Amino acid sequence: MSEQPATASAPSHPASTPDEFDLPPAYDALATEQRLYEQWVESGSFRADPNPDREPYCIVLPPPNVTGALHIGHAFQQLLQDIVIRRARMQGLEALWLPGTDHAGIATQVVVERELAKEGIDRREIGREAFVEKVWEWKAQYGGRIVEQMQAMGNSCDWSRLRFTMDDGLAHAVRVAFVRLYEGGLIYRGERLVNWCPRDTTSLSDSEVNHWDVDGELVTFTYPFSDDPSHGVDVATTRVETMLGDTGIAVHPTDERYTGVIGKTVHHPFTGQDLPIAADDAVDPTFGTGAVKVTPAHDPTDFEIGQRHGWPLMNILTAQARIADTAPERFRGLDRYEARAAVLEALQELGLVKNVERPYAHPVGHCYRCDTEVEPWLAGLQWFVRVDPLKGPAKQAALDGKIRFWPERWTHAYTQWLDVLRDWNISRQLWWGHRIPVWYCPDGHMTCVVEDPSACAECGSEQLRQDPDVLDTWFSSQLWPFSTLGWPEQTTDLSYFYPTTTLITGYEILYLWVARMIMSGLYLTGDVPFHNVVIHGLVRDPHGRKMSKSVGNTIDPMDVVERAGADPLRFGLAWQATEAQNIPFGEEHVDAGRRFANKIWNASRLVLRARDGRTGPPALPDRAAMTLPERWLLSRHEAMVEEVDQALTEFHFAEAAQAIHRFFWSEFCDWSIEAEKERLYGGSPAERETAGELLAWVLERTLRVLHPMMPFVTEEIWQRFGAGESIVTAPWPEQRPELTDAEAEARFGTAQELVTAIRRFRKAHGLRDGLSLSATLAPRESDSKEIESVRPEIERLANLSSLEFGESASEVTGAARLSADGFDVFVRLEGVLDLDVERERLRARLAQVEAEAGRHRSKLANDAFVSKAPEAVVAKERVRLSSLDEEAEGLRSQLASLG
RNA sequence: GGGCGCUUAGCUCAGGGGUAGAGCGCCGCCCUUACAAGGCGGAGGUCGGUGGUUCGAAACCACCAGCGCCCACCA
Repeated sequence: MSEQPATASAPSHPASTPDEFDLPPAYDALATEQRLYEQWVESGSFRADPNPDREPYCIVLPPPNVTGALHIGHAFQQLLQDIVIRRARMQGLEALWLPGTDHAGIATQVVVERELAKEGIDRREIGREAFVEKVWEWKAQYGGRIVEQMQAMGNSCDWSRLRFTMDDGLAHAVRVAFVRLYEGGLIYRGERLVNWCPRDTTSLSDSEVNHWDVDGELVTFTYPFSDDPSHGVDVATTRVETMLGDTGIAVHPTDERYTGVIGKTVHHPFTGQDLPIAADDAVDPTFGTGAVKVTPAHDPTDFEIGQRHGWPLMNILTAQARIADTAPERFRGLDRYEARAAVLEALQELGLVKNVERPYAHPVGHCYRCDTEVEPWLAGLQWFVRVDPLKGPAKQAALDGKIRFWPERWTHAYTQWLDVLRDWNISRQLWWGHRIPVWYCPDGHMTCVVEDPSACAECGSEQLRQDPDVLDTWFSSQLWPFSTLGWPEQTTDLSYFYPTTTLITGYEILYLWVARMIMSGLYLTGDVPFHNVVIHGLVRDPHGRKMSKSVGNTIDPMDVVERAGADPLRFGLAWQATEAQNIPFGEEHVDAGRRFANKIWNASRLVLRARDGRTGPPALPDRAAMTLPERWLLSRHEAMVEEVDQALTEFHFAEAAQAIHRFFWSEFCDWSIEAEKERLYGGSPAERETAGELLAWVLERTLRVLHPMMPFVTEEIWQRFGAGESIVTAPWPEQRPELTDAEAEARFGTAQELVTAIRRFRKAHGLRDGLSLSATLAPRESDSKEIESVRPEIERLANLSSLEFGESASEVTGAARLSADGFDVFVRLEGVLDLDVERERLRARLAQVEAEAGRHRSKLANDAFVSKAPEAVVAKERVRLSSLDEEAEGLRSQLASLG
């Protein structure tokens, strides 16, 4: 119970109100959330353990980078996971949400390097060991922050299972995985061009390179023939500096322009070497001049062409992308962009440049961590994963439905990506990460083993040196769903929770991470790592722009939690969680969430008070004791529960959030509670009890349906029902189809229309809401007795002093006539009305009705429609038309009587 | 160069063969005993364009345009 004192402005309630229900009139999220979270953790509500009596439901958290703070995108992704896991828990499943963090190789190393640089420290000076030590210190300092943030948002992780990708157990899993893949022939070492980031001085996998268009230049220049310098072959390039490493010229074999020159050589103006001209299919004769300069050491296509023709690799760049000593002296030491200009100038001096097209937009690869232009580079021997044997099963798992993507369209993106996937470079020339478990002896033998070896496996030499490289971060991440559960050991956790049930993540790491988990999972564990993959969009600012610090449109989830609370943030996010690629999010959504939490709080105050001190699970009253509006409420409630249940099963979070919001605000609060006040405040004791218990029953179940999205406010209120210890482990509401009541929905629907018509009339005439009117109701087609059962509610909601039932319009004179849903309502004028206003109202309505009737009339005049449309549709049109015609007639006579 | 997504109210987006929806914003009136973080009422869309299928299209199909994303070794 909150100790909060009532605010001074709060109205005090009658003395009969029991103290425990005298809740403050505003919900205070900040005073509530932390206390409840501590309760949950203390009671072990989020713990999960293998339990043969229950089915498991397991989600592993996509581990955030250990040294980064969580942003709104994390909050969003984690919310979706929390909604799923909380619902599963309520459904009685053994629900495990396993949290953890990632060491994030490059990202973390770069951050720590930058921090050390501020202190004037270069990692190369302090050495590998000391540097890694520093990174661990960093991890210790900032790693805990993620946990705090996640807890503040209410995430129901099993914190006893927190993992880190460099934990001992996970490090062991990485080694076992490497060794098994190596022994299976799926990991090999080779020298080939790799993506190289000259800034981070490491290689990158293809997935870690982002391509975008750069304004560059296209230089066309001439290589003179060796035997006839007055003629030559023109070639085009966007990177003219690479000509320093050219070792050949290629043309297409069928290109008639060049058939005569194949086999000849051209003269390199700076190296003085003769470069052969050869025919190769890789050349596109329609591009540029149709002749290509071939730089095998600096271009992947050229590398292959060079291989085919036995041309040498001439590496002219250093690791920092400066011109190396292999190049002519005059260019050495220049960085690649300086060299580009210098080479162009030198060529121009020789009169060899034919054309410079500038700007010339062309795609260039960039490092996904630092945006530096990536260089195709020979980085020595590198380790690769052979993907061909892994692709097939990984693709099949998706096609078979063993793994389902939500939304389904991602299945195609996934399989298409697999189709063109090439071998995965897993070596990184970094210090922070899992060392490659391979050792070399002086004779060059390789020893690849799980435990550090003391001697070479081949020759027994004890002079072993471990491979200096570390593994791609994603190599350890790909093991996450099973390494966190104890793999490679066959633990009870692993056999119980694996394969995990659902993975929820963003599309930006579908290939980087998701696809690789599937490939490695199938190979190493023999099973899929998860059955469902939910791919969500990226959180953007309210106008769809990417959130970035420089634009200043970022939202820090912690700021929101500290200011408004976690529930408002959660609901605001859930409301937007559609299948769209972008999720626009701004303060207004938090506000909406805050207002909703407050609305729930206040409606609950009323309902708890209406229970009049009764506690325990609310009892559903006998159907016989219920009024028609009460049956309507149950029917609408049931529809909402079914809709939410279905939506969440299909991971349609926004739909679920909106269904609850609509039901709660409009149907429960605006209609039902307002209608029930009639019985609550004016009924007999039995009526009061029925009404109170009914509202409580509906509210209590609604809280349970809402709990996964707004855990705090629902718990805070739910505990006051005395229906159990905690809503966290309360059962998910079962469906009760017998509560569906078409008749009640139809009748109360009519009542709603009547009420709205009367309210509208009142507003149109500028009458005060507080002014009671008296009215007579006359049916046009229906039997008025059917609606008579809703009379008290209509009177209350429309503020009528009396509502009489008349047989026909002719009985009523001197009254304004309103029409709604087959009824006419005659509101007594009693001289208070402005006749001009009334005439205006009638004319406007008449025009509307006639226009609408006209549409229906022409539709019914269409023989094709009448004969081909389903009968029910035609009948509906007829009913609608006759009703409109009657209303129009009534309006006309009304106008006539007013003059 | 392939593939995918989007285009509906002022803004951000749901929906989906048979009377156009929500939140926010806007305009009125109302501090009515759960809530002014509220209530009641209202204004505001030829559902991107063109053709087609159909009795009927905003929805299904084709093409087009604009925007966005992913994949891709055309120098």
